[in-house]
Amino acid sequence: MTSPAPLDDMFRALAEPRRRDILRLVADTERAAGEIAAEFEVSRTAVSQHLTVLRESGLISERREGTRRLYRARREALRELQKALDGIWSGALDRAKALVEES
Amino acid sequence: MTSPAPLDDMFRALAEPRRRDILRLVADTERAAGEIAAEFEVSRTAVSQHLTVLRESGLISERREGTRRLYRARREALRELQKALDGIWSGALDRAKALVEES
DNA sequence: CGCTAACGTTAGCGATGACTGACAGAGTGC
DNA sequence: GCACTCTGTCAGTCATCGCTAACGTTAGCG
Repeated sequence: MTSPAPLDDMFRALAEPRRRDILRLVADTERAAGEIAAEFEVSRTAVSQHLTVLRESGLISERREGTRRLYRARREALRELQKALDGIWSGALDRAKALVEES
Repeated sequence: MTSPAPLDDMFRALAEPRRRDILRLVADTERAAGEIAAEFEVSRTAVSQHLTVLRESGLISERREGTRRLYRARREALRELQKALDGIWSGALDRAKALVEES
């Protein structure tokens, strides 16, 4: 066991350039699924699937308002990712500490 | 412009858990390909392919010594990744550009 | 209720990716 | 030269991914 499951999903979600584009789009502003889809030239379906992946990974949050669903990037996710990157690069001391915290 | 090509490759490389494990392994210590492969239960071939992906993305550096090839994580890559993440979330790229134009 | 708008979900397809096994190459020592 | 070690490369297989098109669902309006 090296990476917690949610982090695993985040890294996988970030691998797709279009998902990073979507993430940028909802970084500052909360946007509806339709608005997001309109920004790209792929089908609404594709964007919806990307949003599902992003949401399940914890990178974005979803809020329903009537028939619309509003998405926004989660700032805590950024911190988790940065911590994960530091954990990869930094030394064995930090890794040992992380192991202790897991249990 | 969305993502520079090297960053794109880094994110894709990080998506694979095994590659992150390899990255952790060579974060502090420079290791030979064989040593790295011995840590996992997949074939040497698979590890070699992972090392190629990591090297081409710029996440690790390669140094030859006799028949051995020594790998080590590039610390500059960490900085580039953190900058990229900040750029996604806070729109720091645009703000930095504005700061440059001010001076 | 019927109708529309805004979404998500499913099935299926083509492309990409991670893996194994067999082979090739480069360096070292005899 | 020959043998041995360490490693990358190639071919092929199976799973996964991103995409489109058609269908299902939920909320609001008349």
